[in-house]
Order: sequence, then C-alpha cells, then structure tokens
Amino acid sequence: MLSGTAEYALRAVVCLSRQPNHAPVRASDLAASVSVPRNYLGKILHDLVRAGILKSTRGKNGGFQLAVEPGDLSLLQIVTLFDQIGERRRCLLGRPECSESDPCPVHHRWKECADHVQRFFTDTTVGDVLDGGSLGPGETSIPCG
Amino acid sequence: MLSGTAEYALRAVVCLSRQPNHAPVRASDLAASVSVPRNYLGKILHDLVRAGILKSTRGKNGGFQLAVEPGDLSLLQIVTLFDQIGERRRCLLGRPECSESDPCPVHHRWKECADHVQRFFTDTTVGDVLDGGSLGPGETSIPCG
DNA sequence: CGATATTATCATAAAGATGTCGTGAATATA
DNA sequence: TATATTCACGACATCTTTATGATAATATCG
Repeated sequence: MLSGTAEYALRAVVCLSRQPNHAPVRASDLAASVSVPRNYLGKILHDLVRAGILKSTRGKNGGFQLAVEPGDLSLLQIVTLFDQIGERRRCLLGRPECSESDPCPVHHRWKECADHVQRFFTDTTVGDVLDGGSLGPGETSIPCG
Repeated sequence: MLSGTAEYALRAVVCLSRQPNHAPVRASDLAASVSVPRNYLGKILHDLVRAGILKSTRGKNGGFQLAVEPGDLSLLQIVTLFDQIGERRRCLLGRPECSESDPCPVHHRWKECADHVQRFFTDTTVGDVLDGGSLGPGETSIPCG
C-alpha cells in the first residue's frame, strides 16, 4: 500500500516526534533506531527538510528535529512526498475518462474505497500516533518512545 | 494502489469477460484494445492461464478466453497474482510485532482501512464489473463492451 | 505434408526504486 | 584558527518492474 521509502519516512518522523523537548537526533542514530540504511535515510530526511517538515542542524550536537507541531502534521503530508496517495487517481479499469457523470462499472465502489484510504491519511496526524504508543523491541536504541 | 501489471491484468480480464459467448481474442487485439504493450501483455495473459483464470488456444482462430464464470471470479484472484493486497500486511510504523493484543498507536485505524480495501477486492467479482458498463473512447478497437 | 497463424518461452534491455560511497560545506568547541 | 562532528549532495551500484525481440511449439487449413 505504501512504498518502502514512504514507510521509512513515516517511521523516522514518528520517532523524532517522540524525542523529549524535540531534541535533535543524528541521522545515524535515527537509522539504527528505525532499522533503515543510514545513507538512504539521509536522503529521505533531506527531502523532509526541504518540505519544511523537519529542521536540520549541522556540526556537533546537530541532527534532525520536527519543524512543526505533531498535531498539525498529517500522515498525508509525509507520505505524499514519496507516493501518490489520493491525487491523480486513475480509473481502476484504465478508462481515459472516468468520473461521477461518466463512471465505469466499479467507479462508485472503488471511489468509496479509495476515499476511505485517503481520509485515513489526511485525518490522522503524527500527534494521534504519538498518544499512548509503546515501541517494539528493536526500536529502543534511541529512547524514542 | 495497484501495480501497473495488476491493472493491466484486470483490464484484460474484464475485456475478455465482455466478449459475446466468450469467443477467443488474440493477444495482439487485446493489447490494442486495452492499451498495453503487446509482448508484455502476453506474459501477463500467460500468468493468468497458469492460474486457471484464462484458457488459451494456439493456431488459427486461437486466443484467450475466460476459463471461469465472471460471477465466480473475484478481483482479488486476479490482482493477487501480481500484487500483495491483504496478506502479509505490515505494520504501518514498521514494528516487528504489531497485533490486536499488542497494537501500535495506529493499528486499529489502519487495520480498519486496510480491511476495507481488501473487502473491496474479495467481494467484487468480474461479473459485478460487467453489469451496465460502457467503455471509453480508446477501447473500442475490439468490440469488448 | 506444407504454409500460416497464434501462443509459449527465453534472453535481454530500459526504467525506476533502493541502497552505497565519497567529498564538500556548515557548525561547535577548544 | 584548527579540529572534530554532522548534514548536503552528487556519483555510482544493485535489484525489481516494466518492456522488447527472437525463436520454439502447437493448431488450423489447403
């Protein structure tokens, strides 16, 4: 449903949002914490910085931090940088034209389904994910939960 | 949401299911009809044959036909040959363990969403798609609607 | 049988996603 | 200023998906 890259981004942001007082975390620590290749995660983090979702600081004690309030950050804003979730949705049957007024036989059912998914991503914020979440065994190298 | 390959398969099967008295259609005609590269579609059709969804006949007047009743063929059976839809679902946040009893913070919401998608594919049959469907402009090279 | 039509299969190429490496630029600290 | 630390960025490597092409196998029909 999501590309690996998008999922990596999601994990990283969620982990960062759990840092006490939003302290910066180094890319390598983050990579170890969320089990993503160090250098690849670097690129993803960089994309998130350019999108204004994260801030980065270089040099000693530097790292990455959330740039926005978790409650104001939807999962869609993160995921949309890497995957196409709702926009430009294609007709399931590949019809060039498929709309409410000229629908293919599955249009309504499919739309209802796709809308459901999109709502999940638009309505769920990182703040929602924060609440009451415990972390799995492998994720404790950084205290991020 | 679906890979290109899975969508191609879906289109081809739907088109075949519309053939009057299930007459065989050549791969090249089918390819033109659903706008998929000829040779690539060949492989996809072959996969569908091996899965028992289509029958193929070689030689003159040969081609591909549905091997089952449209009403007995769910979209999942087609799509599952190329994509993983419901099974082996991963935790959105990448937790190694994520279950009903030990859920991550988004588990329930996400599960509800993913279940919804899966039900769409399991519950919708090719027969459902057949009913009352008109085809788009580019799809008429073969009378398949 | 011989000619033709059509799928089956294998080899390979092109494109995209994923992952690695090295060098440069910015920052903190001494 | 010098040094260590850390992100920025571009080049490259690998793997998967998508696509192409050539040849073999099989069926029809005269």
